[in-house]
Amino acid sequence: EAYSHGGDADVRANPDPSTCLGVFGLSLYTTERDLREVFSRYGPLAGVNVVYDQRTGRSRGFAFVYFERLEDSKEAMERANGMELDGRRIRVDYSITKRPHTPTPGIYMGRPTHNGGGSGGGGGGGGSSRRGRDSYYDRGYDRYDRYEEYDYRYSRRRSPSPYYSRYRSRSRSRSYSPRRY
DNA sequence: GTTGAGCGTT
Repeated sequence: EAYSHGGDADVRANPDPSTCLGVFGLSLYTTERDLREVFSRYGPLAGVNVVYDQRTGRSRGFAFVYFERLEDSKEAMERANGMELDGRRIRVDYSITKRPHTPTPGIYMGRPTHNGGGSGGGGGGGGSSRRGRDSYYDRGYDRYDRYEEYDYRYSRRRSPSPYYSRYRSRSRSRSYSPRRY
């Protein structure tokens, strides 16, 4: 039985080819520079984005790499997938999302506080002035508001010293293993 | 070297 039941699990399993690659399983210490170093071997990049935790400011272990040309992106996907980078086997796939979320756009954009109840449930829409809002940016936007159930109990008592003079001096500049295929 | 899983609101 193949995955023929549709749904977005399908999209996650088989994302369409795109110049935007998602890179997952990264080490916390892999920087955009490192990624640039690796992925630029397959072609010119349009950008690299490591996703950082909003509170801690550290990497969340995944990133997005934008290529300028689709064929380079394809090659990078093929070759860099499974590659070891900073001690981690990274996974590279076409991204299913293209951009970060829109920050506070001024329109509602939240989940409906109640659905089902009434008829004509459009009430909460709030009459946004623009209808044609970026339709294709919305892929997978629902369901990710779960990230709010993070561990907020970190900041209980001790406040972490802002002077974490932790020198990350270690020359980990090229700790990935360059492979020749 | 705090880590998973993991698709983004610096």
